[in-house]
Amino acid sequence: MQRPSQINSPGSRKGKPVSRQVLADHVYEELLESLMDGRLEPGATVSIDGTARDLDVSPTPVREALARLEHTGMVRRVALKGYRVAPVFTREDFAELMEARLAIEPVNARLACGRLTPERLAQLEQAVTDLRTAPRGPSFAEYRDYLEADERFHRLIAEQTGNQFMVAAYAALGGQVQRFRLFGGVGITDAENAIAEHQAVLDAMASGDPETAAAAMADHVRKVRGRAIADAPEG
Amino acid sequence: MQRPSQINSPGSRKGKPVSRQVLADHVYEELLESLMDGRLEPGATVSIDGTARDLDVSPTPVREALARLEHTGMVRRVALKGYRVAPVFTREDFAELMEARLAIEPVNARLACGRLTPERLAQLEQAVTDLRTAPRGPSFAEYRDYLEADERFHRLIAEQTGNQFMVAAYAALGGQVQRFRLFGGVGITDAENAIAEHQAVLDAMASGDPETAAAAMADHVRKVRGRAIADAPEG
DNA sequence: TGCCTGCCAGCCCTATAGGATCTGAACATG
DNA sequence: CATGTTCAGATCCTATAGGGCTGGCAGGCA
Repeated sequence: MQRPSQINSPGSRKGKPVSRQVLADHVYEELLESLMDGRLEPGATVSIDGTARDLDVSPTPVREALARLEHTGMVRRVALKGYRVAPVFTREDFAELMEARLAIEPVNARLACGRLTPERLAQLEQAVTDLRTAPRGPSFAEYRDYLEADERFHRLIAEQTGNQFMVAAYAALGGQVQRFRLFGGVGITDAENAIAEHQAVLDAMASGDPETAAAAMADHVRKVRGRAIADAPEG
Repeated sequence: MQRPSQINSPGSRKGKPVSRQVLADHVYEELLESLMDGRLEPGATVSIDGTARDLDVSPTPVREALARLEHTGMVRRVALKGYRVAPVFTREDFAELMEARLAIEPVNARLACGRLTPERLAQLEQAVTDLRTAPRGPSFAEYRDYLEADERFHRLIAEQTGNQFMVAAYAALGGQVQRFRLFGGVGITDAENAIAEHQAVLDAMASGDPETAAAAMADHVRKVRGRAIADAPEG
């Protein structure tokens, strides 16, 4: 999840020149929010020229932003036909994602366990604290901080392995993690349980036993899967 | 690794209009070959305008091709500074890659084991056959078929899991797998052993026991690691 | 000799224009 | 009424031009 170094207030009027930064970053954020909130329905085409007109920029930065979004799986590109919003997660997609997380994240926890520095530990604790304090509303703008803290916790563990490829493998999943929140329209409903599980993972890693840390992470992922399936309205 | 549906002969002279396809695909292939052969040294800057002049196209398709290459890890982008060729593999990078493969590929073999169809089995056998017959020269053009068959074998197993995220996780590594061949300038020196190990993995999967298949895959990855470290000229 | 300053070429980034292609509807014809 | 054709609009794709910034180099000064 790449973010620009600075975001100026949304809702700004047209013609107002955006801050001196790469416009593609701005377009990326704008499209991401539209996708997360469901304003862009699955299957709808995302016109390059049309988006450029809406955001009052030229097609060039829109093209670059869409090229990045394609690698998150949120949009798909067909040559000479344009971009379309990818279909929503099904129950099967979600099960596959959890299966993959079960294969990768406990390994990350185990590898990271032996490399815990006080600095890194503090960052993990900060992430859990942010989880507790983040607002939880129905729109992406309201729960994005929560999601960001959640994602940051798991990514920090991946980075703590010191293995760039485990980070890359996790990132291949992480971009998709955000999407499943949408697949039933439910917001953040499992915050209390999830926070406790994150704390348990953190405690296990701090204790220094790799196997316990791996088990705690596996337990967390399984419980997330269980709760999400219970919450989902239908297939 | 996305490829255009058709590739016309490389080495074509300037001015020759490329086939009716998206130019970005062509630029992507051209840059990939330059990277794999080492014509673009690690750390060198890849100028957008300069590349456009060399290939006789405008900067726009070059920009899109580089955006795709960035996600393979071969080039890195710094905002407002341009693209640079990613640094070459060190011995530590290689160890990390093998550690990650050990975490992911045995799981793939286990998951794929229960879903073997005769058609898929035939594709795997074909990959091993191609490994035996592929030429093995020092330049990328000569050993690319060997590498392609190797990569195809492992990718087929990942796809056979039926889990799109395990495929994505493997792809996060797979794009890098090819590069490590470059890190000492050594060509294909372990073909006979590697072919036998691939055959062992295939046999284990055909027998239907998931744990045996996972063990065979883990054994293969470990032995690849051992041979490569023995071959490497230095750190 | 060493250091600072102004100039200049190159590059990234964005905007704009034009050609090529696809889609969809109106229209003519059997 | 069904079907093939034409035409207009939208869209993608590429090329070209210009603004703003960075980095190197020559020349002047202590």
